[in-house]
Amino acid sequence: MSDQTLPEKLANQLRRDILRGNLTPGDSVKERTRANDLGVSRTPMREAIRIVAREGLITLRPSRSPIIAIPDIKAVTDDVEVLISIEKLSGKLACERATNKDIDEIAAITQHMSENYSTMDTVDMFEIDMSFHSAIAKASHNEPIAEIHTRFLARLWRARFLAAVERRNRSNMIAEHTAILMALRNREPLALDAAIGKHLDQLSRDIISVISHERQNLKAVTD
Amino acid sequence: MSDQTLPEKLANQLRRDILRGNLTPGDSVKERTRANDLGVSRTPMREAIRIVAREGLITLRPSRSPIIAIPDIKAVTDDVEVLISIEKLSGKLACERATNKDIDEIAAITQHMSENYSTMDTVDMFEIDMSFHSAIAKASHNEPIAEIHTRFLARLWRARFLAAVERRNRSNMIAEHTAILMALRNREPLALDAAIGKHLDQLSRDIISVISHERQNLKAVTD
DNA sequence: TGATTTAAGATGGTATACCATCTCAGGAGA
DNA sequence: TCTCCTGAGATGGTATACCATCTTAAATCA
Repeated sequence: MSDQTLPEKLANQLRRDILRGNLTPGDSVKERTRANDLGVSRTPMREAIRIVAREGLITLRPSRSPIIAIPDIKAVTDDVEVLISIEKLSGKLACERATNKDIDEIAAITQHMSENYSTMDTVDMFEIDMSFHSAIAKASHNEPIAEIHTRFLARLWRARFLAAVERRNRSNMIAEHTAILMALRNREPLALDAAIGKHLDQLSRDIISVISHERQNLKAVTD
Repeated sequence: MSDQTLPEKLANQLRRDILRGNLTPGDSVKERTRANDLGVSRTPMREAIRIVAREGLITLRPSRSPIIAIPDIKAVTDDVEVLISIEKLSGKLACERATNKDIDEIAAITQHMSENYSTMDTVDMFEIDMSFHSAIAKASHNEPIAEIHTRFLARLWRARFLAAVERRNRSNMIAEHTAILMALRNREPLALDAAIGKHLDQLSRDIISVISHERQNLKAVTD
């Protein structure tokens, strides 16, 4: 498991700290301090910060401490727009190229989700949801697409997580996933496009609502 | 002009060296050597290499020298697929959101190109072509899209350059650009989609042809 | 002669030291 | 008391030193 480089491990840890809320938007990330705390030197920590920064979770400022990115509504909207487009594209390609094995995997994820959704913890549920979407991107058999998809999913991780906590009607989500799976299994690009659109438009609304609330609160605090 | 950081400057230089052919696929990039040559230390050079690597122009290998990426046909095909999709998406968005100023800029680029194409050097021509496509991506008014677009344009820079050198019928290209401009000016998403598709499909064919030839040659040499 | 071992050099990975700049508190002057 | 200056500490940027690993070629042994 240690084929991961040190900077990548540090980046993962940093990412998780952000997504789990240990570090919140606006907090500064001091490479020296954080490196000391984790018992490594500044060099790999520096690189880790760059990695996370290019994903959009951290904002670099010239000659100042990087800070946890404060999502503004336009940025989130733009990100969602890209995510939807990429996922529709991978859906289209997956209709042509997905192997039966790919589809079986997606089906397994869906089933696992539907069987356990009532008892499952939010974070676990969330990670399974993520793997569902990633599996579709992978089924496009286009590496760069899967890569971009992963990146935007990560960017939106926190917003999606906050949205998921709010949302109560998980059964809805499972129905939408099932619709996506069916369209893909039947290899119907148009139906798949529609199903993905429906699912992500809902997500889009949820995310925007959560982010706008958060920004209001942040503003209220700093006044 | 010096608002660019040192690593970014080094990355630009490195990128140009690759794209201009001073460094060819398979060559190793030794951070120590190159840093010495340019009179900087390893730290910023290291970061520069990472920047270019994430664009896909350089391949990192654990505990070994990074090498200039050797494009394989599948990778290039995948990249082109993404580029086409992104550019069509930005076209669609641009139809809704582009300001008249955006469109005037694109028109100016097109005109400049059509007026000077007979006398212009290949590299200059090429950079103008690039700015044409970037301008469309910017007109989408979606920052992440423009960013991805730039990244994939850069990834394909070298292949596109090689293709452009081969290609003789530049007038064709200008006609295609004009068609794109017209569709955008009239804000006709479908026409724009078709025009972009036509233009980039041609590019796709050219690139694939050039790359497959290059790989044959590389193989012949290393045998 | 050929295969295998080993040691030296090259090279990326990491740690540390130094430098430039930015922040901010404390004091001097009006 | 308020403002502005100054300087010290904090922090990112860069350089350098040290370490681990990989490549290589030479040397030794079968």
